[in-house]
Amino acid sequence: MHSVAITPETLFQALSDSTRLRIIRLLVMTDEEICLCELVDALLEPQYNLSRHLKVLRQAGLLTSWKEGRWVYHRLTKHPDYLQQLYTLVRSLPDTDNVYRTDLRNFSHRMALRENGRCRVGILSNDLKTGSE
Amino acid sequence: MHSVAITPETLFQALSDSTRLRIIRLLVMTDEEICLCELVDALLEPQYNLSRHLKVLRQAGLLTSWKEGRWVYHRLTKHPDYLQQLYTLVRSLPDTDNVYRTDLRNFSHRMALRENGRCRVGILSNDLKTGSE
DNA sequence: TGCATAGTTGCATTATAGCGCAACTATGCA
DNA sequence: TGCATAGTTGCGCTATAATGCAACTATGCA
Repeated sequence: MHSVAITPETLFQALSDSTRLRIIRLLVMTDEEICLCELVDALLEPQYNLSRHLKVLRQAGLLTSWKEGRWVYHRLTKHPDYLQQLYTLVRSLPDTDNVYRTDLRNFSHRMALRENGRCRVGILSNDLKTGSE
Repeated sequence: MHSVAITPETLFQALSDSTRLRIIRLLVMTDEEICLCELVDALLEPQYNLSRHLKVLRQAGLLTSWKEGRWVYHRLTKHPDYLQQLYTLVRSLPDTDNVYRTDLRNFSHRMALRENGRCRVGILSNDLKTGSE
């Protein structure tokens, strides 16, 4: 009962993109499960773009995802064990231009809209929805 | 007195290649300073290829390099501090198909040829030297 | 002083990655 | 039952990265 072996290169590859690193950083700092629409309002990146980045992270073994009604939640995986050391590293990365801090603030505002700890509203940033051009 | 800021993405990008990860793993495990010709005999990869990978790692801030006569030595940088956590992570990565173990064994044999702790012989694997085709 | 060798790098080729667009699926609610 | 919306994905374009080849520099030694 274990997933397919993922090479360490794939792991680092997944983190070599700034958007994906922002996602992981947010998840590490909050220790939350987050759905896509909340992520859109936190990072202010297009929905389809984040959707694809989430897929890359999932395939690298960093994320677990599951569907609840219309919403798909994502959280960090806990195994294998060395991932804990990765998360420790991500946590201690510098936030030179305050991007991570801004993401976290936006996310906090979004989280305030949850009901009983669950997402109940869609994407607030209209211009970042998939069909918006 | 600090180097130019290197983004975390660049760091992970540097580790997203299997050959470069083998280099870093070897340096982490041995805590040694290694010159290119020794690395060629350890990883059994072409000299020009490793030379370029070393450059990528250097530009990502992971390596310090210096010249001694004909030889150029490389070792891991110690700062910024979060690099220590990165090295801890690299150390705990699994060695699924024993590639790292083989590299380490080959390197041990090469190290036995040093005199007074310094490299004195060139590349032993003739077919991996730059002009060998 | 010339040669062997440790190391670097430009060039061309190929493979891969990111992204915008738009079409698609799926789910809840009026 | 139909519509709005959360989310996914194929297509095409562009940018970047890995690599082999070969020419190049630099250093020590006969």
